Amino acid sequence: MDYSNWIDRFMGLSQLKPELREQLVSRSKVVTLAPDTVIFGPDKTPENLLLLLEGTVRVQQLSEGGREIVLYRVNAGESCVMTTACLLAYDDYSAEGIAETEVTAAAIPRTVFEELISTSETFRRFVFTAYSRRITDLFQVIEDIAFQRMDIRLAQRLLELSREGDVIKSTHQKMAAELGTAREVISRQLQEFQRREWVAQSRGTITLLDKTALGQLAETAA
Amino acid sequence: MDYSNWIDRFMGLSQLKPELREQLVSRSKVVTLAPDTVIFGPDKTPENLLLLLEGTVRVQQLSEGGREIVLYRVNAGESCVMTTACLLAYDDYSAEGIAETEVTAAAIPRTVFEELISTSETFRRFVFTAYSRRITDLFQVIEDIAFQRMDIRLAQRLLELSREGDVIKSTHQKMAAELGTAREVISRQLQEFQRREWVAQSRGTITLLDKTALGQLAETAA
DNA sequence: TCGGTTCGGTGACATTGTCACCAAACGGGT
DNA sequence: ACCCGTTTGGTGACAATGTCACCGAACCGA
Repeated sequence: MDYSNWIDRFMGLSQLKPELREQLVSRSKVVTLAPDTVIFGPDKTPENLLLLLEGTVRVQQLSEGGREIVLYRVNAGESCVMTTACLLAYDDYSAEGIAETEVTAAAIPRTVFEELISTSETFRRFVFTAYSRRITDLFQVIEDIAFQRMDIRLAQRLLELSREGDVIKSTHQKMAAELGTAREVISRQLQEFQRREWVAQSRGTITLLDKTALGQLAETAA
Repeated sequence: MDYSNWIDRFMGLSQLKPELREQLVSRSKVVTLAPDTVIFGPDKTPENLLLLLEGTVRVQQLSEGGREIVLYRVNAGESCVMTTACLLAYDDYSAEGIAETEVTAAAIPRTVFEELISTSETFRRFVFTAYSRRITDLFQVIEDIAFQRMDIRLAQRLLELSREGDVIKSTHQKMAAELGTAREVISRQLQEFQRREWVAQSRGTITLLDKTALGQLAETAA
């Protein structure tokens, strides 16, 4: 795969002036990360800003009691704002970012990042837009957790996780971490979905049989 | 009150070069907002970045079902990042920011904001730090909503809201909106606190009688 | 094949959310 | 002062979700 023109994959950067594009490409490098690589976390500060070209990064919150909840995912074509945050503010986070698949990303060193931020209106807008989009995403997450029924949230998440194909490789425990609930709750909900023949289950996999029905339930949100 | 040197109230800006300080002070203006002023919201885009000098801004999420949840508060000495987000990214938010008290703030026009961002490393760091602090705040909010018991969250919030004095002017309905729960839940919890003589209640007010005990409960979080 | 580990199922119970009410307190108008 | 509509808070029944303790089946490496 040729990533020499990776900038074109980012809508917000297409307007970047030619000389800055060249700067950005020449002074950053394309890296590949194995699945399950920890990109940032309580004990790991990243040294580069990552712009994702392929794969997805899962950002999740770890709580004291060992519980987890998935906050959001960074997809190809997006920047991982938490790496920005880590680069700029020296706080410690209880959240961590993990490569969910193999990840290909443009890694931008801090110095280049700072330089572009000060030079380019376009780049600045790109970064700030990513930030505010994340914040509004988080607002939505909060609303869902606080007010949405679990069956609806589960149906939504199942559909999201089955973008390609109808089979989800995940355990009940992991689905519970997706939604910040307990495994038992997921088991019961999935049993109910199974009873209605919307899904089929086997150890470690969930197969969606009736996406339409799940979609209707998910739409009940409105 | 003399606000001519308001910049000194912001830690992150104290390093700002003298000529930029002057720029910032001369090209922004100090405004006063009445309590309950809507600063930003679904139908209201602010035209200035606000740096709070006095008072607090409450940022809350409105859901379809008319339910509310307080996301965070912006206090004196902090910047309201959502106004930044509104200035830079043209999304529509379901969250709104409301002056909870009378608010005095330095209002920085977009042009000045953009100029300073491109000019000053210090100012950039100030803004980014505010952003990432908000994001980590939201992570904490999510963790609390998802995993924390209601009585603990209520005790924590009561203590937060009683910084000055032991009397909180708030209805059960408003406390429910603070924590994103139902009024009945708050009523029952407060009755329990009352039974233990930790609080006293009368219509529209909650008086904290035993902050120590409430604090101990709140600390159970760890 | 054995034995440990992971995965999912289950029932009992606690906590929280929802619904449908009700009564007391308050506030404004007369 | 009184009336009346509104706000505030209380209550019980029930549904949904979270917690706990336990179990057996499936899986996996030795």
